[in-house]
Amino acid sequence: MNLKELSSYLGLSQTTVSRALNGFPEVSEKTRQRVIEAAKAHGYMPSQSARGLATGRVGAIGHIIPLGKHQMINPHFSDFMAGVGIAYADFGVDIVMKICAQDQELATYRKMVKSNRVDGFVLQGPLVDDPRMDLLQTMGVPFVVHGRSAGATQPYNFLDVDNEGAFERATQFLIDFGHRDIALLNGLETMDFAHKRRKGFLTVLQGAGIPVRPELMFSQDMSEVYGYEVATNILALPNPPSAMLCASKLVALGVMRAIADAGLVAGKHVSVVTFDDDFGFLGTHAAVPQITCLRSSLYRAGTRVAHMMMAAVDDPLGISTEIWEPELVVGKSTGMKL
Amino acid sequence: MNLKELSSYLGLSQTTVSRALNGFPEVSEKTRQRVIEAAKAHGYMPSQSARGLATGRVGAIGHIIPLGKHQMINPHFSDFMAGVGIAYADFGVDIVMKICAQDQELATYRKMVKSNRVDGFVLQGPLVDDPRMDLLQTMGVPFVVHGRSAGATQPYNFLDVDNEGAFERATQFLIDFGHRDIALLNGLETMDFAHKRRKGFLTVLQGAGIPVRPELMFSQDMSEVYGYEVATNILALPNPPSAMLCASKLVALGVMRAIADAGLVAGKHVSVVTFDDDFGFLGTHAAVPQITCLRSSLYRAGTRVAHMMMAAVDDPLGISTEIWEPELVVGKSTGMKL
DNA sequence: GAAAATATCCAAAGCGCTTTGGATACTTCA
DNA sequence: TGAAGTATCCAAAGCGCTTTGGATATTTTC
Repeated sequence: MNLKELSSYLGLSQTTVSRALNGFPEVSEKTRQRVIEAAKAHGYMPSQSARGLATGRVGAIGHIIPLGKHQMINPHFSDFMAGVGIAYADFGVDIVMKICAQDQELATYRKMVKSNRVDGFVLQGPLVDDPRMDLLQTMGVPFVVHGRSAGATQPYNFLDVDNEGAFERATQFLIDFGHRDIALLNGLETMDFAHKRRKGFLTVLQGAGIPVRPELMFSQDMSEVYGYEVATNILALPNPPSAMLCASKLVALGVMRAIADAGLVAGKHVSVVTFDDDFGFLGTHAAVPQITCLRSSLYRAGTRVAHMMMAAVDDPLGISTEIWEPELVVGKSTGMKL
Repeated sequence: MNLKELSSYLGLSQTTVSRALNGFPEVSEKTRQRVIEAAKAHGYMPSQSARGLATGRVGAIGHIIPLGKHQMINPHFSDFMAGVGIAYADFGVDIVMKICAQDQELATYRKMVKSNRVDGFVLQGPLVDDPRMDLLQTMGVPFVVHGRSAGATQPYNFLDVDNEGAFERATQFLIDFGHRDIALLNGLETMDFAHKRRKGFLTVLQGAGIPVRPELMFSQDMSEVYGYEVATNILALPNPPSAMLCASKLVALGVMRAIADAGLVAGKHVSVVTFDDDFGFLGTHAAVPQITCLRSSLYRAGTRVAHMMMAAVDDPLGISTEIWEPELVVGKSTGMKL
């Protein structure tokens, strides 16, 4: 059933039916109801291709996910995507997800814009200097960044958590417990968030007059094994850290495993604080969390970003930015230095 | 730059340019080259909406992900999606991902079909009786199932692993080590894969004349915490199991944590075997795996399903099915019963 | 060398929608 | 009561592509 058939069935013009369904005022309420009912009864839905061609808006947002050598999708995406997706549904918009090799990323953006696949993009995992933003800005395509990019020259839409402030607080929290030898298991510091976390960490250390120990600072892709291996190694040092600050729950889980393997107890022999994106899939969101963490919901971030995206499509000139403060949740993994 | 502009720039008709770019033979090789170069130079890409409208093929495959009360995307999806996405790229096709509330699932399929958003669907996580398959079959939309559905009445495209056989082997493997009290930490048994795994488990137990202990059989959403809690409980039983069979690496990780917490050693006091979808994100793919597992790559399954999907779109009548045998990888988590 | 076949190109229709620019009937107001 | 406004609807153009059904030039065949 298409518009033509529906309108001839109703004895109306296509114009009127289209307007009735799209809520234009030039249609009497009586006909509108008649049209809506007939549409529902016959299961009529406008062809998105046709509508896209006519309006220039295709009702889809692009999410491009580059795959590195590990060929995997970062699990931090999952919960975020869930939030985004649910929010899009309210707007009748859907996600066009494109997975590509890392070196094809910019080309993929270009292609999707040129072929008119999407009305805008959501950028995830921004780097300190991120070429995607320049590209999209020169192409004049609306986008919203989840995160921030320190190197950006022009204003742009973003939603970020206060990574720097969060790690300042976490570091201070550990110092207040008497810790001075604190390890940092950071994410890749080409990523803006990791860059900012390191900055926050160092600021507080220096403010407290604590010498920085570079051999306790790590920067890698965040995984459980990364946490396990690093923690195992540094616990075996002659002068091991008494506290560890992790960039992700995944890393922290590895750290906890290493601590247990070493016959130690977290919160007693070693304190652990982590940034927790609060993803659901580990099922770790307990009432009293095991691990002391800075917590911010990726799901909620997703829904918010989706709304910002819709606004950006409607008004490509308006810029909106938001910074969320993560919550510090004290768990059982932190305690006074022995 | 659109077709009209490009062709008038070249002094050719739209017909010729379109044919040149789409590889039709009615164009001289000389003009074809000229056209291709000009297209590249001007960054011309055909509008997908227009092409979709003209051809009826929109170059997109739908992946609908229902969100349960936990509001999360199953992490088992991630690696599979990565494989699918990379394979689609070769066909110039992309994923339209729709996230919806669980009770909206069928309606979402219907809408996407009616509005002509996609050329087909990939179904994940099929149930024993899955209404999606009936729906799509009556609507005449091509689809490929990752997994199988025991209750299906008509033939359909699928790629599955041999869940029943795999759990038969795993169970036998444990029995050969002298274990008789084996716990099953299964996934939700409304899911076809879990149903089949339970079946395999029971077949071998009964074949070996080992009485089934229902208090050692569990069926839940697979998460780390599920594994931890169940293992903690059953290890405290007066007559605890000497072996555990898990449906997912996530569950197994929880089990391992519980074993460690109980002061026991996996592979010595308790044996653990798990189904391992070999997802990259945990970084657990070590040369010598910690945990004995039945392994099958979700990523490779994804690429294969993508190819089957493309074939299904090209030939909606041809049916293809594939069943993969997972590999049994012996790790350090299994040993003779003490 | 004329007829038939082939190679190469083009004009125009059509995909299903939105939207512009009226047309028609019905009210309202002085 | 006639003019002006308002409510309601419609015909047709246009979005950018593919594809049908020729047209024209170039070879091939007899």
